[in-house]
Amino acid sequence: MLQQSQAPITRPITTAHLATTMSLMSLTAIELQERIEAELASNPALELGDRHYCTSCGRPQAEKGSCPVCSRLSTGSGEEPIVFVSPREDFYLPSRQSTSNGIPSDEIIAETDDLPTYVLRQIAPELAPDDRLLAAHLLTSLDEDGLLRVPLIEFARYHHRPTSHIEQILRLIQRADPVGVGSPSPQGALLVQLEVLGETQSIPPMTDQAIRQGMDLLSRRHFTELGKLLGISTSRVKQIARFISDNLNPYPARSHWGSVHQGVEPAQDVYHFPDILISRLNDNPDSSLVVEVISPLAGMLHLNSLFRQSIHLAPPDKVDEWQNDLEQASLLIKCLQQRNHTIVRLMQRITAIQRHFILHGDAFLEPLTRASLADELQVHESTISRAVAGKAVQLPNGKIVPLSKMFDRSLHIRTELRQIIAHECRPLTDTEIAALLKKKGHRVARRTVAKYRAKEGILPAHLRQPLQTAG
DNA sequence: CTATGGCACGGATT
DNA sequence: AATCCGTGCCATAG
Repeated sequence: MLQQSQAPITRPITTAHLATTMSLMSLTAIELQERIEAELASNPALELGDRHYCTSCGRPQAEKGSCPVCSRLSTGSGEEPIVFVSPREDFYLPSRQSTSNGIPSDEIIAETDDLPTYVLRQIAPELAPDDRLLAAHLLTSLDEDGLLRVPLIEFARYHHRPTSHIEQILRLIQRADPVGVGSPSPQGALLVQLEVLGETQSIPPMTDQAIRQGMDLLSRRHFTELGKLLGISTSRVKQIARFISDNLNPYPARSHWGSVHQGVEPAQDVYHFPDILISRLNDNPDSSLVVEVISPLAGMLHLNSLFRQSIHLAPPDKVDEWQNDLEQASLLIKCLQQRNHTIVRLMQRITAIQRHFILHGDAFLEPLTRASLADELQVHESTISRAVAGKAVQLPNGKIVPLSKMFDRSLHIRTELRQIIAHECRPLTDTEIAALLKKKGHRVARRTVAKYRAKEGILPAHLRQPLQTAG
């Protein structure tokens, strides 16, 4: 309501308008940047203006005027989140690392102890300064398991380097201390570890093939089937599985693989660069949340006024084309604004509703559906779907999670489940867990408990506290 | 016999 | 219209 009257954006919606907005809506920050750059390259009516900076904090801004963060510094508390479009492009790097010469030398790195810096310290000597920045980029994109689930092509595009170059660096990373870090999947991590291990000790035959061809069977412990696939006996397979769980770790960032883990396909939860950053304005418990909707080049796009003025000078056969370029350009700008505006409104609601989740973690996730938000915001459900799909948000604690996590219907139950199992004295069966959950007010079937366990990577009861191991 | 995973169906969600 | 998720039934492993 507010926004409709104040926004210069609302005008009779044409089908082109609608189509463009829709297509922009589903793009991630990086895709958006590519899209805009392509348009800039092909459309002379579009012009890239100067970037605006906040005069007090220096933060790049989408609009001239006082920075939304600075202007709230004094009053920055309460439930109301500060949501705005931010054109910053250094979002993928911890701010400390962005010096002009790439990654600063070891003194600075040595300060912290997190995984990225730990690995970087090991491999930095072997890298050219430029490559250190790239390596840092790769390392900061690891997920919590130490896997790199971002397609390499994204880095290649971003740094304008061939993928082979990225692979070369990645290879160094993978062979550094938590061996296998930076692999694209648990499977990849195992293979790297196997390779490194093989250089110093002997490994059971067929282990490599078992991992390559039968990873999912392996993780589901379907040893008989796997044996058939590989043409070896079940006991051999068990031997291999034993070797793997003793010596290898599919999640390099975790210390040991206590859980033989989710049978789900790898492809689904790909981590992207964050499209949205959420941080706290200050350290007060009731601090406002600062939400930056990343939109590359926001506020820098204009219609090229020279082009516009000279349209009447166009050669007769080009008039239509030039006119078209102008319309195209103005359409893009308007739709971009509309897209960002919608996402801002969306995030405003989401961060208000999920404030506790954002600050305090999974257990505090509120049940939330896209449909209800669509209703509140007076937009089509599909708009919300598109706006949420494929995007990632960086939480105040630095974790990057898919935006769709905010809509997870079962997460809070799954965290309950994890707690129950963490506190159990004796392995509880699924049926018992279901009963416990019911007491806590979560009505779920026994079968569903099993699914949740799988999703959380928790072993079945009889394998959790094994009194003895077979084999 | 019990606990669990696979498969498949139906309802909800996107 | 397509997809995801919870659930019931049945086969299988221990």
